[in-house]
Amino acid sequence: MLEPVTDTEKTDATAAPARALTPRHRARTQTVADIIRLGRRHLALHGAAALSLRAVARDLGVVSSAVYRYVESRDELLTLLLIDAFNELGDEVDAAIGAVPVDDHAGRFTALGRAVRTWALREPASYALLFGSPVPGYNAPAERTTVPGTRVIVALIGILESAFRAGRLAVADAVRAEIPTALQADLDTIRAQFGLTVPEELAARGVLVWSALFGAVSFEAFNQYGPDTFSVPAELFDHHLAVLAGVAGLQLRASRDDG
Amino acid sequence: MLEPVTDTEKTDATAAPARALTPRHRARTQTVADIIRLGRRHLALHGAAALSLRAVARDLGVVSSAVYRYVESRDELLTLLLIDAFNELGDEVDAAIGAVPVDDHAGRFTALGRAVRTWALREPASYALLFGSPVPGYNAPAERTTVPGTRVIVALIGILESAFRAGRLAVADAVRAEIPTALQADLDTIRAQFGLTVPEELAARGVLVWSALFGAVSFEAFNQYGPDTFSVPAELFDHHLAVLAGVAGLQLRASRDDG
DNA sequence: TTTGTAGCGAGAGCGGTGCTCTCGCTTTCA
DNA sequence: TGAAAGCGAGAGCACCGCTCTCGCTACAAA
Repeated sequence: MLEPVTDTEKTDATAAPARALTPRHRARTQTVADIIRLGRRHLALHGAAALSLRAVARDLGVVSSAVYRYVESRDELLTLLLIDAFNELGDEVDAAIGAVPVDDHAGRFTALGRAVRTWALREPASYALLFGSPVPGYNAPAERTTVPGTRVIVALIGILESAFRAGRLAVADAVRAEIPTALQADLDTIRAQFGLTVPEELAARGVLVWSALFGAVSFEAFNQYGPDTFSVPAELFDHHLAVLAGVAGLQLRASRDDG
Repeated sequence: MLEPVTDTEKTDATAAPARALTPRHRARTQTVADIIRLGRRHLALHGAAALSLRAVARDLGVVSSAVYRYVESRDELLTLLLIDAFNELGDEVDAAIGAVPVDDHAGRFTALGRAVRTWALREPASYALLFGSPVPGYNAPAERTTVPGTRVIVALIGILESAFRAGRLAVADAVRAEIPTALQADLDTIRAQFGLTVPEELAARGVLVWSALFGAVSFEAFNQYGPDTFSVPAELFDHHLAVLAGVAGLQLRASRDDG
């Protein structure tokens, strides 16, 4: 069928060389890019469920059936936007983390959390697409979305693991909890998968902090707090981040935070 | 996906126990109840975005325009289902809390969390409707949804306040965080609104625990952990609950937990 | 240079959706 | 008893995703 983005496969099918793309090829990728761009705009303006392929076609100045030359279906377009959004979020998180010294683990954690929140509030429809209720009847193809979809948690794991290896990650005694056998086994699997040295207790904390972070962001992005409950929501979020850093076991002393 | 949900006849919940109603009135409320019941089934089976008024009409054995005699619009039906779901969740949470002694605050907190999770995993479409990405173009009328929509947080506040008054709520020093001025004012407003005596620090913790709880539930309900990551997800969730109880400041010693 | 083909856009069309309006019929109520 | 209100059916509008066919055009192999 149609494979809009992977040009390697198409050139392989006809001729081996990966050099000079034909003008038609170039026009095709450009059209796909335009469709994604217009789709992003519709997503941001009217939400995911209102994303209409016909409307994108109208904006593109083309009849609706024409866009099916480039995008297999509406779900395919949704997948493209999903990957696009995942990568944008991942890029911004990586950039935010990169702006903080590697040894300031708490600072990096704060930067990660703030970056997620900032992006979510700037692109609420995209955030809803990624972390809200799944669109019914649509399941994202795992082979294309898992890699970009795991960039935030991979970054978070990197921070926590790095802090642990630097001796700056320790569980607070006040909030210790038991870890039953099955959970221990699951956590061991994860630790092996990522080559982690953090003990199970801290790994479990990391999972909690991960979900709690997105819970806090979702509450803001989805307006769950109710209208006008917090005059400066960023302050509440920063407080949550500070507490969550403690929950994760991060030592806060080195994080001299500038406004 | 899920096994077909057994019909839970909750028609009596909407019937008003007034005196001599005309047969037409009785038939009307019965029809509305049927529409809600069929809407619930469609919601559970196919999700919120696939909820079609025409499909409900077909199931009702009636032409599509006829249901507009009873339900103003599709959004109106969505609102009815929203309130219905909020109340069902609230009922189950209240029942779960009520089964635990009043002085076992940590036990009540655990019961609340487990009740939310159980309901969310049993009714994922309803949970998505309440706590997932908002349906685009649809805003729930606040005057009809705020009261049932706040039952869980009200119950949580009740538990924490009761624990504080019993001297069994104290913030753990290890994870203390600053509370800036604006946030302090917002929290004071909330405390006055609910007649709370808990200090700001604990109130802020309560908000965090609230959003973190729903973050953990959402991660499971929306499958954010990825497939087959945790063999016994309930163990992970219980661990999170235990940590969150500590974060909230609940003293865990009295919570001798039975299976 | 010629020619077959692959890609393309337009258009018609299918079945679905939310929603509106009109038309008769029936129940209710003054 | 008669007016009014409620009701279901049906037609219809504009939109949706998606399919199919029809010519046209650019390209690449012969």
